[in-house]
Amino acid sequence: MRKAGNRAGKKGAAVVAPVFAPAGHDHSACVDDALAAADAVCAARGVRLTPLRRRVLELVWRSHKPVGAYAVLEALQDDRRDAGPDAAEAADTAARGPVAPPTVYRALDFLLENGLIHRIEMLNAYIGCNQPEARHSGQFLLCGGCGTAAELASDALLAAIDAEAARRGFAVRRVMVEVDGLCPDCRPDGDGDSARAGP
Amino acid sequence: MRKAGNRAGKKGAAVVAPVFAPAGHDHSACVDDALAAADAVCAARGVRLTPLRRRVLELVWRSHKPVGAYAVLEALQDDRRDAGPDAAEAADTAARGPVAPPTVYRALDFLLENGLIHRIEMLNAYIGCNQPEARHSGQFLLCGGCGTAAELASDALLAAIDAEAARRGFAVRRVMVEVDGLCPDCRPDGDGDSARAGP
DNA sequence: GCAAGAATTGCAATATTATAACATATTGAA
DNA sequence: TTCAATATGTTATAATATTGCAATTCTTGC
Repeated sequence: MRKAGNRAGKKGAAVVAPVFAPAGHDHSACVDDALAAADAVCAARGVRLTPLRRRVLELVWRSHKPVGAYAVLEALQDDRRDAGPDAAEAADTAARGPVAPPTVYRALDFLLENGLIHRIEMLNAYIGCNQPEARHSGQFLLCGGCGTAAELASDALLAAIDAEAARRGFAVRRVMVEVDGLCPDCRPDGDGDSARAGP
Repeated sequence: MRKAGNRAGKKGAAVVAPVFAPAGHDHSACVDDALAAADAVCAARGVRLTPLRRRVLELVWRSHKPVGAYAVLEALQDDRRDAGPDAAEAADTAARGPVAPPTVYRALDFLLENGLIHRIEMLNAYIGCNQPEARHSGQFLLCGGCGTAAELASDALLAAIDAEAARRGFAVRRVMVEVDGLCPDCRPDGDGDSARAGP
């Protein structure tokens, strides 16, 4: 509790294990789809998914694990280093020079505001959103073993929250549900049951 | 998003507004009850609620607003300053000398482990727990206007989470639900309905 | 095309939150 | 009492995030 555990192993690691989801999972396609969806969403909304923002989104999507802001920062710095010190070769991605935290946080803020990523509060980290089209609440199962995250979309859950909020006259703006635990691959007893520690 | 907004106005401010709960609320009794409950719980479990830990718990309970670790730190420092430089008068509370962050974080960790407080992840802050006897999930309505927090205990909510976790073979360890919004006193339209921004 | 204004990014400094590592003191039990 | 365990003190530093201002780039209306 308190560590993203994602020191972003330099660049190029594109293949990632499935999100404790049923079958195999083509992650590079998954990322491509997410980027294409983001392009569409931003175009439709008239906001600008600049090369920098797009690159940050891609870095966040790289895995199904929440990624810390400083891991993104390092990845961006690698981008520029690899492009060579002479600005000429610098990728589309961005300009030359070192990258500072505000650059990353601003890009993340943009992506958050447009629902393209979620922030995982328990980990101070960020993860790509599955349904950027529809604004929705963030609901995540977070595996403490391997660090992967699975996004939920439970209407029952949301309904329960709305009911409680209504009872108290509370106007909901943002809902965040984070469940720490162990995914099927990481739990000692590999069966399909879910056991809880407390009530 | 990203500020506890609780700069703990020095010491002695004991009276606090109700938690967007029905009627008036005797907060000093509320704090006393919480401390008594904590004494009982710790005694029953055979763990030590030392003067320092108890004081930190009291400081966290002072309001129904989440309190940051560094606000607690400052309050502890005030305790010691006010007790006079000569250690003789130092309250039960603790020893002499300045207070450093680890002191506070260790006390908070103890209180968290024993379910006496909750950590509000969205605010990097801590708040007293209503039912320390039974270990349970954290569910909070957080008002962005006045900063107060209301703890929920919705079984439907927990059931929905358990159902999703079970479907995916995920073993739940800790559940955290945080709902940002506006309490009845802070929302522009004062009626009792709860409206949501998105789905 | 081109200037004005808005949006985006660069950049330096700093704020806020949290932990590591090791020393000292206090407590409870043999 | 003395040992071992637990709790606290102390120093330093790590990790996360923001402020404020300068420079650049993009868009829009002309």
